[in-house]
This record gives sequence, structure tokens and C-alpha cells, in this order.
Amino acid sequence: MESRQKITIKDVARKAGCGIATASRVLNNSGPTSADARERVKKAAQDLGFSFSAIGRALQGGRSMTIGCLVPSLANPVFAEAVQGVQEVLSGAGYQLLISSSNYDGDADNEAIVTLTAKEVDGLILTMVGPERSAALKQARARGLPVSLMFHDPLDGFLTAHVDNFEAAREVARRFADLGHTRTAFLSLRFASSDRSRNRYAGFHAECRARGLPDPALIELTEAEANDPELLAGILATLGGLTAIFASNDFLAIAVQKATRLMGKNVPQDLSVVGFDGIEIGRLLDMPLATIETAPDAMGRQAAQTLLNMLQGDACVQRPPLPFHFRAGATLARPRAESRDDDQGATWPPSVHSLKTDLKQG
Amino acid sequence: MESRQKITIKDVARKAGCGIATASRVLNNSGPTSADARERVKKAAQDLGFSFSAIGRALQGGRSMTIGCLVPSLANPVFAEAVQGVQEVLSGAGYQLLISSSNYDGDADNEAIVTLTAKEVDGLILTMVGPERSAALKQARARGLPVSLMFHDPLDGFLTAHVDNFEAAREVARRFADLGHTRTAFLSLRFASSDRSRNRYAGFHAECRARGLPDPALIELTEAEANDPELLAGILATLGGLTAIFASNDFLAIAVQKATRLMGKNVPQDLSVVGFDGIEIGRLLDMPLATIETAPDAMGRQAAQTLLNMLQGDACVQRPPLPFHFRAGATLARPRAESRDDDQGATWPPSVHSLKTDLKQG
DNA sequence: TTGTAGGCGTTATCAG
DNA sequence: CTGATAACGCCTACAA
Repeated sequence: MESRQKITIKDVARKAGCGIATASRVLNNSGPTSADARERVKKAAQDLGFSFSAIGRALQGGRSMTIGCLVPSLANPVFAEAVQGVQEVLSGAGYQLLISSSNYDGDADNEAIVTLTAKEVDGLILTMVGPERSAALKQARARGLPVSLMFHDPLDGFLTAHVDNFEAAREVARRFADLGHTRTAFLSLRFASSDRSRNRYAGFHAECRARGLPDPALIELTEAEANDPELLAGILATLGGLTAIFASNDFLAIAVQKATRLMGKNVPQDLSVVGFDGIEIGRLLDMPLATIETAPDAMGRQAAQTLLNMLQGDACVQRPPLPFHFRAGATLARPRAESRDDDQGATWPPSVHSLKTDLKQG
Repeated sequence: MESRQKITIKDVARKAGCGIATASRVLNNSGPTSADARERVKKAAQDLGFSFSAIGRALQGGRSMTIGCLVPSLANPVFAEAVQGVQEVLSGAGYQLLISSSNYDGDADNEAIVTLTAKEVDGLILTMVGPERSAALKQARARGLPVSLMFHDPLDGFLTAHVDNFEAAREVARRFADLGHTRTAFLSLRFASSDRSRNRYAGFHAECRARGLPDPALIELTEAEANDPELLAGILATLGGLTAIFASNDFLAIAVQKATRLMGKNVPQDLSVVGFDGIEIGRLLDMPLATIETAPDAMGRQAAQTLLNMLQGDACVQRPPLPFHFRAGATLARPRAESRDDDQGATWPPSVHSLKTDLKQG
């Protein structure tokens, strides 16, 4: 049944009655060949259903035409979209994509790079948990393997496709401040393993400081808390006087709205909510989500383009951050007058659930 | 600067002062070696930062330890999640994932299989636009390449990880009917290129027929119509008397809600809406979406597991469909009394926007 | 216990 | 124009 054996160029040459070199030349349009030979080889290849083995080619040519790509998880649409962008650009240039995901685990992501480089990829496109402390990444670079980052802020001389998380977060702080919010919080999942979250908090925090406002509370949620609106409501309840939340992604922002309703309160009257990422669905909601819109697919495309440039030896420079856009939505409003008086005596931010971490700018 | 050349087992052998065979035996724990040799080889490998070339191995061993995976698009979270599931299972078994996406283009997806097989993948995990008319797929199977499908209903003797779209859709029809809806519609994007959509419509249609209800209207949207609530509203407006919509995915269902509000009507009082897929966010909405919950990641995992079984020569049988679950939500209710009288004279379904296609069950 | 040599599929070189 | 042949990195008989 199964013609289990694969057809090689040798088979083609034999069938065409010529040497393998000639067959190779014909099939690759490389080097001179007689019309007669062309004819016979092409027919033989056709008949046999021959196609080149990328492995043989890679071994001989030293290039695998394969790019390794690592992201925390494809279950996060932001990364999935970016990978889709990468894939589009790369496949247009004849490259294949070898993908891997770390599940937000710093060891796994180091390990993944080892595996990817063992596969002899021609380049790497990465979003890592801890790029700065990955030995494998250092080694890859030392070996001269082209590396292009996505989502990360500029780091150490790596080229990266990113949005300016710090600036975007400052923009959110500005919107809050302009409306009169003083008691704010930043909500994050996996704060420790995401430089993006940390930079967003840093920017948010910096702008509050610059305006002489109280520091925003920093709240890191567990997976369970983020997915269970009841639990989330419990946490929000501990934050008396809170009037505005900046969530580190849109899912969290939507969960916050759900939790708020559960508490018998209203968005935005009782609590303003702003997200991050700008997922499509946010616009379609009953109450459109205020958020920072970014373009993950563009990030993927830029990272891929940069890598392609490196591969063909072009000059490569860090490109400026991709633009972000504040989408107004309907989840952001002035705080209630009374809440501006409420709890004014209490300290802000409350110590509960607060976290200390080293931030970009102290 | 860059130690551009890669280190091979030859380098290790030379540095350790032994033959390559010994080095290979030590590093692979295959065959007998002296303690002394082990020592030296391991040290040499360590010092040199040696790691095996997967290409050399693949060429010699006839197995690339790479699996090809094709989906329509990673920008669709349903597929992205499935791929994440695939990736988890496969990487646990030591395989890498080569991915490709077709952008819902039947030619591209045929082409992708050619490329993937040229890369000498050990197996294929696929969700295609037109599996039944892909020459490359036929050829891959003829060559004995293990193939595992995702999302597709059973087809032609291929093994597939799927939900029973037909049955799930019947369930929706049942819910509509039980509440008294008679004028219903099925909304789809890319009806022509998705056997899933077609089977859902078929099941929906079949159950309506079985109950002696009018046929549901079949509406295929363009990309533009699906993304622009104004356009969508325009289309819905043409369907007088419509009381319930079954959307072929949750995004569409949410878009329908937006469009309905735009028309000054309410969900579910004026229009009931049910989606498909059960994306997480649907539960968190102000008005939780009624939908068929499925588990794309489980589908990916099952497809990967099946492929793994095929690879190790185990007996493989088609597994039963993965379970789906009707999530009640809040977007489904009885039709208004008056709308049951309205337009009763008019014919249903209207001819506008209707489509004829060959369905699973006529 | 060890090393040599052949072969996996391809391309490039270099004589014919 | 053509066809052997030597790499490429690895594994594995087979011989020592």
C-alpha cells in the first residue's frame, strides 16, 4: 500500500538516465543544461512525484530556511496575532516557522531556545519571560544567530518591535488625572514575569508622581482571581475610595467590569476602567471598553521584517516604537462628587495587595 | 567577534582525543564507553558548548522530530488555542512544531502541505479549507505520512478531533423552538470555506424541519459586514419578523448584539442571539452570551495525541466527538408576543441574502 | 572498549 | 554541456 520510501534526486537521475548533477541543475535552474536533458529530467521528476528534501538542502547549504519563534502562549490572542503576522511575512520570503511556547515559565523559555537552535534555525523571533537572564539567548547571540524581539522594550542591544509601554501608561494616568481621579490602581496578572506589565506600571506611577497625585495601588492577581469575578470583587472591595482602575490587559478590564456589577456598582459612575491591547471585541461591547489600542500583528510583521533584514545582511537599526492609540470607549468618566470626599482621610495606596518591585525608573 | 562556525561532534572528538564514534556513544549513552573516555568527551562538549545538530540527525535517522501544523489563521483565537494545545502535547514528547496558516485560502492550504512535507515532517496536524480536494493531502497520505485532523467532521478515513457540529446546532434549534421562535436565521462568515459552518447550518436546518418549523434564513456575511455594526444592522433590518439568530461564532454573535442596539432594539426581548465556540470573554459580558461551549485546546491536545499514537505505530481509531455544552447566558428569551403575530403572512425565510449550497443532509 | 568508513539527500567543484 | 565526487553532521555496522 504505502510507498514508504521517499523519492530522491537520485531516483530522478536514474529514471532520466543522467547524473544527479544534471538533474539538480535542471530542477534548480542552476547551471547550463541541454534542452533534451531538461525535458527528460522534468518528466522523470513529474512522474515520480519528486520534491526536494529540505533536510538534505539544509545540511549542504548551511541554511535551514527555518525561523524559530517563541512566545509565552498562543492562548493569549495578542501573541497569537503577532505570530500570525510573523508567519505571513516569513512565509512570503520562503521561510518556515518553528514555534514554541513557554507558558510564562522562565526556565521553559530558556530551554525552548536551546531546542530551537539545535534545530539549526536561521534566526529567532522571541517574546520571553526573562530575556536578560537567559543563558541560551546570550549564547545564541554569541554565535551570531540573528535575533529579533517582539513586545519587549529595547534591551541590551537587541532589536525589538514594541510599543512604548511606559508612555502609553502615562497617557492613561493623564486621562485619569484630567478627570479628577486621585485614587487609582494598576491591575496585573503575572507582574513578575512580564516586563511589559512592569513598564506599564512604571509609566502609570511616574505620571501620577509627576502630578503630585497619590501613588496608584499595585495589585497582582492570581490566575484564579482573574478568572473568577466573585474573587475579584472581593479584592476590589478591600480598596475603599478607589475610583479608577488601569488593567494591564483588556481581559482583565472586562473581568473588572463584571466584578463591579457583582458588587452592585456601576462602570463608569462608580469606577472607571481602562484596559490595554485594544482587542477587537472591546469595541463591540454594550459599553465599549476604554483602552490603549495596539497592533500585535504589526508588531509581528515588524519583528519578522527586521529579522529578514538581518538575514540578508542589511544594516539594521532599532525602529521607533509602534504607535498606540487611546480609544475612548464608555468605561471612563469623572469620579462621583461624593467619592472625592469619601475616605479622603485614609491613606492611599492601601498596603494590602501592594507589591514592591524594582521598576524601570525607581 | 562572532564564532560564526558551528561546533560539530568532530570538534568534540578531536578535543577529547578520541574518535567520533566514541564521542557519539558517550553523548548519546549508546554503546559501551570507558569511564575515562566519558569524562574527557563530556568535558570537551561542555567546554565547546556543543549541541547536536537536529539536521544531521534527521538526515541520518530518517526522522525529523518535527510535526507540521496547518490552520486557517492564528488570528482566530479558536485555532490559536488549539495550536497551543497541540504544542503542549508535542513538545512534551520531544517534537517541534512547524506551523503554517492558509488565511482561509484553499490554494494556500494545499501549497502549505507541500512545503511542510518537503521539510520532511514526521506527521501532519491539519485544519483545512478544502481537505477533500487537496491533492497534496492525498499524496501525503499515499506516502504513508501520519495525518491527524482538527475541527473537521470525520472525513474519508482520516482521524479527526472534533465536536459534532451538526448535533450542537440541533441543540440550538431545539432551544429556539422550545421558546417559541419560528423565524430564525443562521449567520456565517466564510460559509463556503468552512465545513464547520456548513454542518452547523445543516444541523440547525434539519432540526427546524423535523419540527415542522420554517427553514432558517441563511446569511453569509462579508468580512466588512461582520466588522461594521452599521452594515450588519442594515442587513438585519431586511429580515422582518426575525426573532432569533444563531451565529456561527461568538464574535459574530457579539457583533449582532451591537448591531441590534444600533437599531434601537434589545437583546433578548426583540432578538435572541446564540453564538458558537464559548470564548471565555462571553461569560464576562454585561449580558453573558448564550453559546455552544467547546474546548479548542482539548481538540488540539486530542489531535496531537492521536498523531503521537500513529507515530509509535499504536492502533488508532476515530475517537468520539469531544463534548459540547450549551451555555445559557442571557441573550436568549421567548419572542415578544406581538412579534409572533407580526408578519405571519409573509413568507419565511425571505429570499434576500439566502444562499444555496449542498448540505450534509440535503 | 575503540576507531574507521559508509550512507542519509543535496549542492558545488572540477575534470571530462 | 555533463557526470563523478567531496563535503555537510550524524549514527551505526564492522573491524580492530
